[in-house]
Amino acid sequence: MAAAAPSWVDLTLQSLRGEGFRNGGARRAVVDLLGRQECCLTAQEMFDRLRDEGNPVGIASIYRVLELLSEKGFVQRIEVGSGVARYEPAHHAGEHHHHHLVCDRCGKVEAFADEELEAAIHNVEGRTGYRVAGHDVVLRGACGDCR
Amino acid sequence: MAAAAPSWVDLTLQSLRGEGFRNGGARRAVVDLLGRQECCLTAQEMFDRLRDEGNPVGIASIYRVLELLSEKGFVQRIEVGSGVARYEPAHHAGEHHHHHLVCDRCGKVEAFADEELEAAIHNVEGRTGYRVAGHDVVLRGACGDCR
DNA sequence: CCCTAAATGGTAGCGGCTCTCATCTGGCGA
DNA sequence: TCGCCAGATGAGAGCCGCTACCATTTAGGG
Ligand SMILES: [Mn+2]
Ligand SMILES: [Mn+2]
Ligand SMILES: [Zn+2]
Ligand SMILES: [Zn+2]
Repeated sequence: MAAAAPSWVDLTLQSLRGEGFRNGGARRAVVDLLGRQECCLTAQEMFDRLRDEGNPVGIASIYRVLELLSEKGFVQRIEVGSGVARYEPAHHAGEHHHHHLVCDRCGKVEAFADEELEAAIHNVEGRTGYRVAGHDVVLRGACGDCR
Repeated sequence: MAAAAPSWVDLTLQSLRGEGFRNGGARRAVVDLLGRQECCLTAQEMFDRLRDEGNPVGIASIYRVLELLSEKGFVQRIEVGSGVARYEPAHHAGEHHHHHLVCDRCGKVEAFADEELEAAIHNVEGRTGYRVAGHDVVLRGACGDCR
């Protein structure tokens, strides 16, 4: 059988190591937390969860880690219109890649995935003149509870 | 021949009038400015342009107008990742409807349109359980100048 | 014209995020 | 194994987009 694919957490930390970064406690904690999420978190949510888990990390370090991970393409930064950035592990393709549905009224964020949509986006990318690094799709509306 | 379709500016102001709103000078100035744009502007850009045109409008009024226009669906609020909201006339379908390409490096925002993408999004909307009111697509990457 | 509720604009305040700097530490070389 | 030090961390000040507040102005029906 093939060797198990490295987890996103291991891949991320090892890649950074390979580039000469040091991976102190704050970065390891944030990467580990992100690796346990299904969908996006805000920086403040990460701060609160890490504190509650007994592994507090400074908010400045959280933002710094997220900036580095964004730059290197390991996390996707998502804006859903509330003025707060959200972050999640980036899966450029494959089973985990998804987009977001946001309730205009209660702010709930849910995930969806669609292959036809991905194909259409891929077709557009080739015609833009940009070297396209990623994409976001946000559907806005009223969730089942709010409509 | 058919009567000319009312402009977005006239449609917007008349619809608000019909709902009992009063359309003072600030609101007329902001709607008029938006009606002259090809793509999205920030609130601060609107403040500066209106001042430069000799028709200054308070920044608070600009945000208030944009909030009302957003609520009523006359403008689309767009977040492209820089922490600043942008706004443009909403065209839910038809020749003016488009999405955005953002350069990660220099921040430039350009528009693109694609029918196949719109069709794919429409197909997704039906399966979500949400009453979907709108959607955003942002492609991120490096523009021709920056790559 | 007048009246009144809606609209406006200056400004204080809020909150997310960034910057600065003193301190700490991962991990390499001796 | 141990000391070194560049990179990492965290507390707190500061920045900036946006909102709240309230005194003043004004749209527009009567
Ligand atoms: Mn996608
Ligand atoms: Mn569209
Ligand atoms: Zn909801
Ligand atoms: Zn660029």
